[in-house]
Amino acid sequence: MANSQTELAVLAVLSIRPTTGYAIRELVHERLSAFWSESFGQIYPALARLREAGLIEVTPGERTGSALHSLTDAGREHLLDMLSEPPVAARPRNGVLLRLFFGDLLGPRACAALVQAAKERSERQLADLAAARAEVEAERAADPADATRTRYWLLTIAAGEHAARAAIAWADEALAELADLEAGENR
Amino acid sequence: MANSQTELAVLAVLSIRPTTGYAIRELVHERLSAFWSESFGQIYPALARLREAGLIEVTPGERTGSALHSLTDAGREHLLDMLSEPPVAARPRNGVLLRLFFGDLLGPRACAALVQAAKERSERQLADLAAARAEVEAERAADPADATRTRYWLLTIAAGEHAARAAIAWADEALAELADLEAGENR
DNA sequence: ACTTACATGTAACGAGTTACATGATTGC
DNA sequence: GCAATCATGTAACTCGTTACATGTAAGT
Repeated sequence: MANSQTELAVLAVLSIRPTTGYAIRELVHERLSAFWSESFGQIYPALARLREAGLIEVTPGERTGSALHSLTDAGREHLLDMLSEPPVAARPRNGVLLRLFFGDLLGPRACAALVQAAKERSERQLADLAAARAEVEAERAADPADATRTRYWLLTIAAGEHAARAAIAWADEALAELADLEAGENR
Repeated sequence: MANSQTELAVLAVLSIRPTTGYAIRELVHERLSAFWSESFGQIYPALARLREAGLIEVTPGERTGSALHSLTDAGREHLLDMLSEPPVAARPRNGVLLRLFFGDLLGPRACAALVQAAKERSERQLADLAAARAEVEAERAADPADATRTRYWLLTIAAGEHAARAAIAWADEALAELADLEAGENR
């Protein structure tokens, strides 16, 4: 118990500061969405299990009555243990590439539309990451005590940027090749 | 029914040529592993459902008695319908980036080890893709009738190569930054 | 007063993995 | 004859999503 990926993520978020379940999901959505996701349906049961296991404790918030979850000493230790375990590889499932592999069934036009849509998603991703980068840098300027933490955050943003730029470069190549395939068909 | 991602993949593989469940999994492992995965526990139930729905039919193999699954007309049509639906986005879950985001908990040395390991995985991936590329090109030379199909296959290989190279470039940047963080700690 | 955001939970379902059980075929 | 590979399937389990149900707090 207290072993899942969700529990790892929840403990990690609580290491920043005690918060509500709702705010955990907020942070995951706003800061980690490029490489992580959680739903309420996972977070609340995870919080219950973690509390059960003595890894977190709950105190009612000062002004609001909402439940603030914070790490216990055991929780902090368990978090370090989990972080030290090798990351579990996500099972790959890329619907765009699956369709492209069987591309002669759909034909070059439909494939080009898929690739174009993927390219646009990556461009949006890149813009989002630029905004996130600006936010994090502003935060660093505002609170220099967080400087170390924000350097790690920027590493994850850079990873997203590299990936998005690669996806865009590939998409351009693929669109050229697909145009060529279509020209060949109509010859 | 006959709606899952697995069923799509199974139908798509059967569009190449009729085969056994075992061989479907082989092909997914050898050709699609960079962007797709299936397990026996999914494939056989999926085949049963597809047969039930009249989308595939089973004939005993000529020499071996093993079950050869082939698309029916309805199956071919359903496959085209499924391919035309927008791809479902995979939920992101990158354990390396999660650990890096909370990198000050692990410290720069442990983070560097994670990044280094990720880099090596990408390098292996790149080598595998180069091998796959050679194989596909050999196949194209051997059977020119497959030329169109292999061009689509090469598109998916190129996608993997772009992604892997981006991951390696990022890893090098990240390792430099982590070395700097470590130097800062020991100052 | 009303709407929007904050907040907590549960239940039903779907998807996928792993481990197990079983047996045929083929190469040595 | 024996090992490895090919082949098929099931059952238990884990993980995660979605939809639902419910209520509070804050802004306008």
